[in-house]
Amino acid sequence: MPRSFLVKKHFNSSKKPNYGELDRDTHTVIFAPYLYDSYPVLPHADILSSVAYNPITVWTATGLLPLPGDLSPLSGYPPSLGRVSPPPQSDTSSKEHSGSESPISDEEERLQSKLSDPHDIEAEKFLCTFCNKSYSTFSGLAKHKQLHCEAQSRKSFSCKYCEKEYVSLGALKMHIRTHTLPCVCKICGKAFSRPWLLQGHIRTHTGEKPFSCPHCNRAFADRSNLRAHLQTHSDVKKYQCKNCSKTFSRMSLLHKHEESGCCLAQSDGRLPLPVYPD
DNA sequence: CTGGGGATGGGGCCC
DNA sequence: GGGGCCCCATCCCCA
Repeated sequence: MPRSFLVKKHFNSSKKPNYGELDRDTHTVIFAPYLYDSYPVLPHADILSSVAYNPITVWTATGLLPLPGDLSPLSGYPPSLGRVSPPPQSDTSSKEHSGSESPISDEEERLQSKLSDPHDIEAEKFLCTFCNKSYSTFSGLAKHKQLHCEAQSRKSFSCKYCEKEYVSLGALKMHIRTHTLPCVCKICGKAFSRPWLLQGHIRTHTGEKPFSCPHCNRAFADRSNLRAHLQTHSDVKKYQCKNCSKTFSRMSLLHKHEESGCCLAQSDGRLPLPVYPD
């Protein structure tokens, strides 16, 4: 298992994916692993450790196989992609709000009981365009849309291997590559999620170092490592300790510095902002 | 303990 | 939509 594979920590990251948007809807997500049981599980190559992901299932040389229904978003999906579950029925949708302190649960229940009456023509006055659920009052429909239906319509595409969600199918496919690891090194068999990661890895075999330092004769196989190296030539390092103003070339060094006790007074867990020299 | 190199990860952006 | 690339982050190892 790669070191940081699937364990990326965003808590201290200055460049976090915007999961906040997704997290808001987390309470409506239903993870049902059994949904995936029907998909083929291929034996994984030896290149992955025993704890690596065995269910490498849907990746081919040309990319992902046509998405099964479980990869479709929970809602707000193109109709051709199918869905995880049928549209919320009137009885279940009201139950989703019941049991909570939601102020609309009672009203929805009352509306549902009205809706269940086929003779109550008033109940079909206001129709939700998302789920075709009808309401007798505009306010009932508005509350439904605000608290239930439209919230789900913003739902994203859920990964079947983990709990991550994405707002686009493309982003989800990209993420799934981190599970399927379709790019395999022909030399050592190590697998990577993207071709350029494999390219970088191959350089460790060939010794190629295309990134040269303009200040010294060192060269690097990876641009990021060159960038980190360039910091060693700078008098003013990029990352500064808020407590002692000492600067560091890397965030990790600043972290080590903090953990060593300099910044114990800073107990809120927040990182000092990196200092970017002009 | 500190600083630095090496390797690798993921999301975002652009074409 | 996919590939390539950029950028940032992290971990391990070593001097």
